[in-house]
Amino acid sequence: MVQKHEVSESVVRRLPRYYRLLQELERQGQAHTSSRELGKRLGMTASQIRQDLSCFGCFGQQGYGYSVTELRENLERIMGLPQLLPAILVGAGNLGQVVAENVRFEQRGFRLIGIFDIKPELVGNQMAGLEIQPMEQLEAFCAQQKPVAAVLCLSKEVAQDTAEHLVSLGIRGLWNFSHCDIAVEHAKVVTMHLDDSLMTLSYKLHNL
Amino acid sequence: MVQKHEVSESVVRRLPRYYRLLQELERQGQAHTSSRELGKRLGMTASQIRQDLSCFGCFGQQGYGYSVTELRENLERIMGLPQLLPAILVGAGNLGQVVAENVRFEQRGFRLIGIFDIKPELVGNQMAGLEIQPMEQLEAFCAQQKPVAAVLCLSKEVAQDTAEHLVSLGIRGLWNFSHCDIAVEHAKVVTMHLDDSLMTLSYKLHNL
DNA sequence: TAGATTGTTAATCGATTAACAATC
DNA sequence: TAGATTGTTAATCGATTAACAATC
Repeated sequence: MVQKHEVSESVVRRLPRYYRLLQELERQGQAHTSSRELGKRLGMTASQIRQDLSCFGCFGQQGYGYSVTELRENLERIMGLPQLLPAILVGAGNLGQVVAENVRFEQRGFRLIGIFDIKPELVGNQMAGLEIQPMEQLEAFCAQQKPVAAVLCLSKEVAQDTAEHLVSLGIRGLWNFSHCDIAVEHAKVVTMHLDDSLMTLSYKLHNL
Repeated sequence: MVQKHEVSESVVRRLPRYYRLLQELERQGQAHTSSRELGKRLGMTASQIRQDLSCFGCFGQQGYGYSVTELRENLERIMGLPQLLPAILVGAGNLGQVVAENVRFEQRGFRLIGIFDIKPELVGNQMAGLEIQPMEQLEAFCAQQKPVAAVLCLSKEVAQDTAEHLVSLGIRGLWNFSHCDIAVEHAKVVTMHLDDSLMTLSYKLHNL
């Protein structure tokens, strides 16, 4: 079965959690599982897990449950992880460096192929096995290497403009670490809002 | 009006967005606004904004709208930002360093008062104006300084155990950067799931 | 005053949960 | 076979949107 309708954002956000749990079960050598067990481990209903998975196909067997490895592989395929999409990182400051060197891009569906920064003093430095390039080379690089995603580690002042520029160069996905929202046409944006996240923690601590 | 019912997670997650927009309008010198304008700027319905705000009180005037400054101040108060909660950071590696030095804790309701790491070679180094302390001092420090929140920048192997330990020392809020879920009783956890976020971007790029 | 906009109630929509026939 | 568990349909629940009286 192929997706009938658009899969809801709520479902998409749960896929990585399922995937991580399946990986863990697999590491522990468990061969099969059930929606009941998965639900218990994740603190959600078995029903929701079956409902979510059914957006993408039939991966289980009645009376038996799911093969851990098979379901893990299916989730991997559903999220597109086996095909590594070429990505660049823009903004090689402290934050950019940590992201470049600590995120396991190749396990998450991407390959980091270029790093760019506007500061001349950073250009030429090595980072995550790549040489930081000046922004002037961005256009030629994109034309040649055709990256489809970009990690944005910029100040909020330049994030929106840079994002638009990147989209005009063919970028179709933005992973945004800048402290602002970004709105662009013809591209998907996923924002890591550190500030917002911390404020929700503050709210929760004041409203226990 | 005080909160009648528990405010839903969806509403809580939107508060920081409202707050950021109000700050921006204020910086631009705009004196008042309306749910219609806010909705337009944020890509949501005016109705939702009024509904959300009404969880916390009546901040507008019929026929006029909202005072930008007043509403910003109210959101600040609702999220508890004016009262800085003492917080510590555990795990002073690359990630911990970037978080300590780049996050504006004091504008987000917290004051970073201690940094801890298990590695002897990091202990004694300065970070974000604080000296990194050994884990052995954690207990005494908590007893004395009574931090209520902790930023976790640990490997997923030790994150859960450390979290439980911190809660036993009085920590009531965890901002979790470890690459795993954390489940603890008697504390609120807000997790920054970089990996999950990147995988959802992969999914979206494969399902345009 | 007339126009605008609130806060709130009612209607709609979508997501979660429960139930169950199919079947391994 | 009997017990277990799926995938799916139906019921419930909650969140979003629309409508509107109140009123600045």
